[in-house]
Amino acid sequence: MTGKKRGREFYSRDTLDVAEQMVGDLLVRDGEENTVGKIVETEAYVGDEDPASHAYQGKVTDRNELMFGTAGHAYVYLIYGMYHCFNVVTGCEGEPGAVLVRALEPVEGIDIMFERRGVSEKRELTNGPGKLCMAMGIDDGSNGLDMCGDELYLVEREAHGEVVTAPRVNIDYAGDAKDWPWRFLLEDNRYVSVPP
DNA sequence: TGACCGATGAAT
DNA sequence: TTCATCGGTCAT
Repeated sequence: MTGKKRGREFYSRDTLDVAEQMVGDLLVRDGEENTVGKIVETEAYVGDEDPASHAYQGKVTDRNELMFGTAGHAYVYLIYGMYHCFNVVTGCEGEPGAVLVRALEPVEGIDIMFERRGVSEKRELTNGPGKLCMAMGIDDGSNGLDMCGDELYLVEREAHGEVVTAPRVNIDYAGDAKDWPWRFLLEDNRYVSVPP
């Protein structure tokens, strides 16, 4: 894989900045079955004042404690009892935060992704948070992985299209926060989950 | 112990 | 477009 791997210092910054700059990066899963996708959509979950965040009001639980830990680790949680969502822990030390990866553009290991997803459309492989976890083989076993390691990491991309912002998806329960433009997408990319 | 959460895929 | 599916999470 060419390009520069994102290090701890990249993640240990303001969550909104990290979320925006992650768009266009490559998400790499190395191992027996290598898969790579370009990140085309992220959402920021910022600190203890974001009603949509698991870390809202600073409450620490068994599930969300990773968000309070060292930046640069994977945070994977189960949703609906059947799908997974993949996040990266971000933020300065002492500030909980995470960036949810909502959609990828398949780059490598596409045959493996088709096997795991059982669909025929390439666009259907990774255009949603649960879908991309299936395609990349991300599940509970990936929770807590250090993204500064060799198993799962981001690679910076030099050139890509315009990044645009939009309100986050499916957080109607979060009051005013549902309108905050904390979602970042590659403009006009066909692999985003829900076009803005 | 039980209310709650919201992605996906199939059906309409 | 609607609708069924499910179990972990968390405050009780």
